[in-house]
Amino acid sequence: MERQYRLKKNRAFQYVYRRGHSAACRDLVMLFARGRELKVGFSVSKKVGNAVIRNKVKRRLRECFRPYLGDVKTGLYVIVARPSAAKATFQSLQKDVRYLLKKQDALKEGNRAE
RNA sequence: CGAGGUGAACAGGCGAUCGCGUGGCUUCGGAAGAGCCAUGAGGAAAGUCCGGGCACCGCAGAGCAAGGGUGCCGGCUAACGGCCGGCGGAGGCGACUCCAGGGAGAGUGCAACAGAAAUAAACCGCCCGGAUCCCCAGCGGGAGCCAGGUAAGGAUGGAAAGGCGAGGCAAGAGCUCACCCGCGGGACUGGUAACUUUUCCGCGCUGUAAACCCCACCCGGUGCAAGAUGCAGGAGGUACGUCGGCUGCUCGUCGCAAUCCUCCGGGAUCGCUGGAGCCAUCCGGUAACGGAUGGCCUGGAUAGAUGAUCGCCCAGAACAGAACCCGGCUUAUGGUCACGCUCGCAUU
RNA sequence: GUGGGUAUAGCGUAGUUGGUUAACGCGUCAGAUUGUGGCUCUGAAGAUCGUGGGUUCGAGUCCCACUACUCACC
Repeated sequence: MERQYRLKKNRAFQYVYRRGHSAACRDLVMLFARGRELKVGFSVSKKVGNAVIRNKVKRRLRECFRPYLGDVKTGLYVIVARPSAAKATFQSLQKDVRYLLKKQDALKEGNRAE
């Protein structure tokens, strides 16, 4: 997942928290605010685990989101990991991401990745 | 075989597909993009407990105070509160391990409860003497009182004025003597030294300095969000003093203004990784370590790069992620190996 | 990155220069009162003083290391 698609500044995160719509499941929360460019940010707090665990969760989430980059409506996404995400497998995270994208109605019509 | 002790290296490997950071090359007028190649977390990267480098501030620089730290000896080191080797003490049957280990003979404080008494002592007891009273024919005996002597004995306590024996005494006492114990000093043996061997003299002194303190030595402050250079912007200030110049005081010194000063906050580039570096051999040293020669280049991100899936080996395996960089310490943690190390059991 | 603070009964807090039994309130339990409950009164239980070492005769207190939580600044 390339850097140009990444959400970086704290202000951008604050914007999404204020304006975005949220959808949640057991391990994840997804916020989405429509916009012109496509950027994705990940938020993993210290409650999830130590630095190694947090990095691993972020990597997995990035890998989960990568296949949908071309198939998703433009805007700012923030994915928040809950503490239970540390124990989740890659497959279950991937299922959760797809479920949340559908719930947000963010997938482009007729171009769904299966 | 079991239970230990010490030390050492390693930190899953290989292959396939997709994906990421950095550097180089090619494509291209250039950028973007694409392709290829190389490379890409640790022994603790952690905790932030110490020591430095580096940067800025103070800055010709200096002194004092305050505060903090260290504390057997010698060596190593850039330095250290670290390491190595000794000494002393403590623990363990032993291999071996652990120790903030200067000064209580400079002063102050504290030592609850118990106990007669807690750093110094006469409550009981023991003993001499005095007057009074009682018993007795008398010798004499007894009772409490007064004034002294005495630390041998007395339920305590962590600690009770060295221990034991003999002499001595009215009763006693290192009061005296022999032996032993401890402390201080001198000489001597060995050692660079801490210390130690032997001996002589003096003394018998409570413990606590991780209580205040004394002595010796060390420490200026702030930290890469340091700081430097560009870009764009906002707010405020007003003249020799009662100003300002990152800690207190004293000296010293500098500045005196709008093209300046102070403050605020946004973004970019640099700082940014080749270094007290790593590996091998030889030499010196008990060792820590040092020297010589040869070889190697080995992360540099900036919401933060190592992942996902599968196969084989295999017991699917712990603690855990660089953020300026090094040297230590401490803590967390997986299995492996070595020992001409120890103890126990069994067999020969 | 740097520098502080806190940890004591189920909960919230005391604990003064080390000294015997760690105090208080709420809560809990038992009893009394009441026809029953509450209020009230009486009594009781409940603490590895965050963990592990050390100094000391003696540690909640002093020293060291660690753990968790929390605050401040840039």
